[in-house]
Amino acid sequence: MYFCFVKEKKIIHRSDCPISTALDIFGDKWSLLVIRDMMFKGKNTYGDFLNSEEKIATNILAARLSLLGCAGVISKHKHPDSKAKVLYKLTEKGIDLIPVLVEIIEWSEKHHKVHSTAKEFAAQLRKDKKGVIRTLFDGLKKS
Amino acid sequence: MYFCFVKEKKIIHRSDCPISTALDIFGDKWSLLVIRDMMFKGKNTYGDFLNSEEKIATNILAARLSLLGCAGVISKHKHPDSKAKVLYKLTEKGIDLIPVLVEIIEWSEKHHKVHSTAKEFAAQLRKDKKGVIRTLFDGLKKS
DNA sequence: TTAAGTACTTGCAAATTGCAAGTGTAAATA
DNA sequence: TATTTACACTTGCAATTTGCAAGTACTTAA
Repeated sequence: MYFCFVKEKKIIHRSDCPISTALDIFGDKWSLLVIRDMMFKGKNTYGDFLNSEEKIATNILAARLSLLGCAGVISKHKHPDSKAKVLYKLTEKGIDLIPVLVEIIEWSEKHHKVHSTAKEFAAQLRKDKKGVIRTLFDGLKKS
Repeated sequence: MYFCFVKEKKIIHRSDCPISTALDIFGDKWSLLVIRDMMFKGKNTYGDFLNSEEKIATNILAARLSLLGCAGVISKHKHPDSKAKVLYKLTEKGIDLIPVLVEIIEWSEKHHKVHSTAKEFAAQLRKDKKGVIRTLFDGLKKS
């Protein structure tokens, strides 16, 4: 059971290039952080996303959730705990972004200073990337 | 032989999360398109990038080239053909973005309408992703 | 010597972002 | 039952960024 995103913000695609099309959806400083929170941290409410380390503004978060919803990357659901809460979930299209996020993590870990959790995750990836990705897929699909 | 980017635009990292750090570098609608042009289309001058399908503005292009240079993703060189031209190249850090771009292409091809070249590329990936990536790496490293 | 090519910079209007403060509904508490 | 708190937003406004048009400076071709 899910309900639709009301503000049908038309996503303009600048060309039929796959990279350009992808950037038209998540080409900004915040969208992939929301997806990261859902994918790796089990976050799934507006309040969860607001509390992330990078401190997204409330209006920007609302705009990004709306756009990601229109793009079919996330969906809105009733929260089992409370009517006041909204549950956001990654759709299959959103779950399919796992390999993209994983490669970004690997690249960034190689070339920047990152927190220890990321270093450990990257070490896991070097051992068994396919396994790690499969586990992530399975965990998100069943939820 | 390469020369440095003058405008030392400090790149602010919002956290030590690898995703966030990466987005601080290329989290916008244009940077990855420039990298795409260098990676897949053999483009390497300011004019080349300007002529891309998505029509980036001249000032935005200059700003992005400068930022990518400061981040160590690209480098500036003397052009062999003309003193009027500047040759941009991907650094090793930039070349290492191949898997990220490849995964974005694969995701976008699966979920959107894209041009036929992208569809063919995605078909190649399904056959032999490792081989395709290795070929890309080799092609960029030797140039 | 003049015109065209190349890589930018500058000025300004329009759009987007970021902060602070609200709003409306639901749940918890006194 | 009344009141406060939690939650998911929206609104207003200043500051920043974008996008377009025009200009600048150096190089090359005619």
